[in-house]
Amino acid sequence: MSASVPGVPTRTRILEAAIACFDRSGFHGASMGAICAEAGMSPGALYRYFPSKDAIIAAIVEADRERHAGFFSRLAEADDPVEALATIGIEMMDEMFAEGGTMLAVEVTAESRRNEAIRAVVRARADQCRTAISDALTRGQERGLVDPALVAGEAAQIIMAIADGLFAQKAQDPTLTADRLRDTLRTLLGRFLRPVGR
Amino acid sequence: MSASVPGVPTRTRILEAAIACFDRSGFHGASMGAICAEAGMSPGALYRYFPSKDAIIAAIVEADRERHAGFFSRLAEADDPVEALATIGIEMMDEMFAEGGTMLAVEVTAESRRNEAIRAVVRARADQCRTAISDALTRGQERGLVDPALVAGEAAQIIMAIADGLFAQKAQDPTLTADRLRDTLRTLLGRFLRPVGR
DNA sequence: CCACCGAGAGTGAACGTTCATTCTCACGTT
DNA sequence: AACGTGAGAATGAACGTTCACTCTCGGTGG
Repeated sequence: MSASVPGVPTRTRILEAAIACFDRSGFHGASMGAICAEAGMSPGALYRYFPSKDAIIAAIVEADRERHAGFFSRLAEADDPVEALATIGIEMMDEMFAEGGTMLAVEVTAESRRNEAIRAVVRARADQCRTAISDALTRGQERGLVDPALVAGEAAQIIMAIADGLFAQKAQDPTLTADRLRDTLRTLLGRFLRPVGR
Repeated sequence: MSASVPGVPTRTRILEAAIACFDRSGFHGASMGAICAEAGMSPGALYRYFPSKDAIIAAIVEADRERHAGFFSRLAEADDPVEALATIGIEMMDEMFAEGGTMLAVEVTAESRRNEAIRAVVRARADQCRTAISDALTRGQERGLVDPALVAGEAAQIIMAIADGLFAQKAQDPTLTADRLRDTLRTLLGRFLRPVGR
């Protein structure tokens, strides 16, 4: 129950409470009552800041999307896309494995299958990421750092699948740690993307 | 609404109806009423075959687990584990991408975070698959078909992540087809697993 | 200095709906 | 008559949401 801390705006407090509840019970399992209790306020007060439960979910997903986009913005400026991808990927994995970020990835994927608004946000994020990776790979191919035989768009898709897959694995087995996978992941990316002769 | 077909037992009819509803609305979004309507029967009749909604979910997940186990049983008898993994992986992807199998993978992952019974089944399946892949890789290493520098257990984990990730991608973008990914996936596995000198 | 005011944040009981589940009973077969 | 089967209305809990209201202050006229 996060009490009324002066510095934190009410809207943020609600979002944080909602994330905690969704993490515990999922989007549909968490009740507005539980979110209200977690935020330390009554339903009436909460509905002053968000018109509906769906609006809260949408706000959370949107914030998550922006955070993700931040990761990939660095890709455009990197000299070596393979090196940058590995570093960014490992950084993302570390962050997501540490806190409750895992739940969001899994829950959002499931929800995007039926919630129109969320599907739109997810689609936009996916396009954005895939384009960023694909462009970086193409540039890498021009400089001889990436195997020219690869189809950049499809390789990008697979790389995104690996990211999503790691979150799914973590969700299924919370004891999974990032340390054990770091090296193997780096090896995988290097061998997959580099020119075969090396 | 699947009517009463003589050949199909009632229990199976219920499970098929439930899968259709869950595919449409998710485990929590689909109501028992909807499942009854889809199966063409009343609640009273349905509850004669399953004691609860959770029991239906558990039965579906369990059946799915057995289907998965079938895929990996072939791995033990293969001469070349890399070749076998690629073939099995592509076969799995084709099947899952074709029908509504995608939803199950995603929904089950999300549900396993909070449903004790489902978590147990998921954990069992994951262990089973990882061991099968890991053993196959170890045998491949002994025969010089797999890079000896790889840690078999971690490589297996990453391979499973790729599979889960592909389902997540498909869930997020239903227009994604298996054809576009087949070759890239095969390339990825080969380069990841084979000894570097080739 | 103080009584009063208005505005906006917050309250929590109540509402209508939906859900999973149970109950009762009619029907067809033996 | 006795029994297994299924239909469908009934039940009670839980949900998201609303609404009439209270509380808290900073500002204002006297």
